[in-house]
Amino acid sequence: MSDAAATTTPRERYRQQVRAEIKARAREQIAAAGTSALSLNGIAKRMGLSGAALYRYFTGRDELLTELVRDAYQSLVGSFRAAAARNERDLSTLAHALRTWALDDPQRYFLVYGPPVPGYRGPADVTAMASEIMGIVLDVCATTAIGAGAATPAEVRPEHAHGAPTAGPASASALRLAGSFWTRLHGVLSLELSGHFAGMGLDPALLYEAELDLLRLAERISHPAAGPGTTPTHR
Amino acid sequence: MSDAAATTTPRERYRQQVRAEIKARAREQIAAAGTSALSLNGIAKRMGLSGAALYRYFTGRDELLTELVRDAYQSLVGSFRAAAARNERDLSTLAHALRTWALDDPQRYFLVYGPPVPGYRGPADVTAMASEIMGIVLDVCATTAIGAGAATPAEVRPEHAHGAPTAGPASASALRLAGSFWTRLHGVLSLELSGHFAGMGLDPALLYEAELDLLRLAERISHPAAGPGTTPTHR
DNA sequence: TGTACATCAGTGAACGCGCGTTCACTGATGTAC
DNA sequence: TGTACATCAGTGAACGCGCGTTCACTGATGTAC
Repeated sequence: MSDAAATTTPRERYRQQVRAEIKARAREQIAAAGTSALSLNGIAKRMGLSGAALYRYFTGRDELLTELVRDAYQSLVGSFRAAAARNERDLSTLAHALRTWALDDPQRYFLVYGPPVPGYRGPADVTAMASEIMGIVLDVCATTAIGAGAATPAEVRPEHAHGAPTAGPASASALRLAGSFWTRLHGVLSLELSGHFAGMGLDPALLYEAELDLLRLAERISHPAAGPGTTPTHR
Repeated sequence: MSDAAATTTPRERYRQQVRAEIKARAREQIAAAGTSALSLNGIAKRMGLSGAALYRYFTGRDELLTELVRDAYQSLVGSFRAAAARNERDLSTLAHALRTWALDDPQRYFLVYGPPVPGYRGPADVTAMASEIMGIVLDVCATTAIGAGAATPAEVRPEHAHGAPTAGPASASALRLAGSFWTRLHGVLSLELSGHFAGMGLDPALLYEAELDLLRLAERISHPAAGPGTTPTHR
């Protein structure tokens, strides 16, 4: 409590407020003209400040951009954690969390899943968040794929809880399921957000649901006995 | 023949050569630092020309960029036409053509399927090519989904042949199949090309094949009698 | 074959612009005695 | 409560840069007679 109060000195509060506004204007710029249109001078002008003032809040353009990427990852991690907590081990909950997050701010989606700047390597904590996202997906897939009563997810992927990189011995069927889950959802989302469904008679929302359904269907039918000694029951 | 010779006057040949080199250098720039790094002055410098010289070949940066997008679409249309001619009515052939095309030049892929510049609307012929691409996919899906002996694709989508926009009465099952086909493949490709499979133990090539297989499986199982009076036979 | 003319590729200087970033500074806000 | 000092937000001028684009021009290549 005293710690929280210490970081909430009036000056510091103001600082955070201005930082937040800078980021808000930055997101506006990106939404209006794409990531490459991000400009410190442009932001300053919109805020009625001189360009130099922003250097009190960010060391430069790169730090601001990295911060936006970090925020984007963080919000998805938050959504996923909340979804997992709300309804543990359900792929559909996760899928809807992803879709809501993506549609809520398309440019934020592209910040995370769009084409990478060829040379650029994100900072370590961003990489860690990417791993955590996949970790949550894999955990849910592990229980869904193998079925209740088999190995617990903790046994399958013990490294995830400590935030270690996702390279552990996830079961093959869980990996398969996660791969299908992840690519199908992103397939719909990336085409939808890029406007590639415009002309044709497809409703992205319905397609998203359909892909999710087909995922469960294929899983049930093609790998009914994925885990050794596992009942093929679908929960 | 005399026509072809007329467009191949030595001056014109040289012109096309230089235009081609400009575009080649442009693609290099994009591959190295992303689309926003495209710069006429940069290209000119690499070619040992003054920046102004490029205005003999393109009216400006926008035209060059549009031309690159056009080329990208054209190459995909070409791949698809060739694939359809080589092995008519086979989804797998189309899928491999798409994957080969995408991996052959990732930045070209993003030029077509990447995040759109928010305000930008492509020229009419690009839109037409996008429609033709989807038309080919829909044609193949129409025969695959309904099965041999049902309505011919020409009956199902008569507008496609004349290059009209894809808004016609494609059968529901064909649309469904095309939607799944298209989103799944792009899901794998976009995540792969964005480097989002790096850490985890997934082979994009295998995943691509797996999704293609599951597509056929789900189609066979969940819609065995999609067309009225159609044999559920899978060809 | 030679001369006169038109075409056109490419130059180099110049334009205005917005960018990221630095620096010495002013003035307001908070802190210590 | 008042004074002396430190902190820090923000200014404005300046830096060098690369950008897209224009313009009047030179010089080489092709064409017509």
